[in-house]
Amino acid sequence: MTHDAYTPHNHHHCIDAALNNARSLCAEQGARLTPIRQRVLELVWSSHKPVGAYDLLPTLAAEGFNSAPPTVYRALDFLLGLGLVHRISTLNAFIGCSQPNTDHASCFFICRDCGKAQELAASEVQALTAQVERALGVKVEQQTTELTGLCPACLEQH
Amino acid sequence: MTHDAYTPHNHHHCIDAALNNARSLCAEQGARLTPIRQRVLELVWSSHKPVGAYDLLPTLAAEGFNSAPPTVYRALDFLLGLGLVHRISTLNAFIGCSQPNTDHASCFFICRDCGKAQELAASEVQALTAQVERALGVKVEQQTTELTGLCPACLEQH
DNA sequence: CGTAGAATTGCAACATTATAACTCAATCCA
DNA sequence: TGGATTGAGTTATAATGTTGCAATTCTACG
Repeated sequence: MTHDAYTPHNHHHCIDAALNNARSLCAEQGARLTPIRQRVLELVWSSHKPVGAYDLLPTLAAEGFNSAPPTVYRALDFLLGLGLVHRISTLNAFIGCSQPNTDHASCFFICRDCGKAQELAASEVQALTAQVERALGVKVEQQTTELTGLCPACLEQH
Repeated sequence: MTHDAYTPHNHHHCIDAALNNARSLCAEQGARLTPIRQRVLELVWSSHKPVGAYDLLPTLAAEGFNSAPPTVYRALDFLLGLGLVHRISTLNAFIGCSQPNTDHASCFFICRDCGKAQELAASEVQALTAQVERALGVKVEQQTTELTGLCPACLEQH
């Protein structure tokens, strides 16, 4: 990773990278990145902040897309299925996945002040999974972790 | 911990322990464990499965309590505030806290087959927090972790 | 080509989860 | 006692997410 959500950067690169990821993943899987799906992905990636499904509707409507809830939820479900976005359950919101080719864990740190979220590296969460499997004798299939607190920039301002 | 959610046990002990915890915590904090709050806590503890707020309404109604949504949400908010229950965001549900006197992390393993949830020990999650704080330079204030998979009993049946 | 089957989208209604606003009653405490 | 605070009742509504079905578009195959 060349930067994280809390480091200033040219955000167009993030969007471009996400779209390229999506295109190659869809090609690989024979899935169709239709206009509405691509646009939803772009909108989700328009910031590093989790975005609610209903927040997308006005923009889609203004751009001439159908904007009923099922439309946006179907696009999000499609992107979730490919691992291109994650759902942040504690916020009922969605965010782009920065590591769509690796595991399916959905692990984020979310700044409570600026709202930006940063996906955690796999190495940071695998140890927990392994330890829980050992301690409880269970098989972990899916991991959701949502840490909240203050990011470096917001820490400075306090 | 003498047992976990996946080990057969006399569940009355769990409920009794939860109520005792609640009573002493309320006494300590000068908070009032009113009938409806106590009943909601009992109902949440009636199994080791996360329970939805709306699932509680019929039972409360049958017992003569007011059963409009605000009533149950207020009771749950009270219990959440004292750390006596946790919210499972991925399920929009609530579950009793087995360690109300320690930290405020809300970390669970949830069996996708039988639905029972087991709170994780603090030691199992603190390492992740520490590692994220180091890696990102952030300050973690709150942790939510929801692992899904198969518990020991359900593993055997597959 | 052209058509059958599959995938996608449009659309309307509805389900679920949670909160707001205002009132009245109970409790606390000086 | 009496004023302040907290809790509960009530109604309405907001926010989030889903179902079901018809219409359309795409794709693959003969």
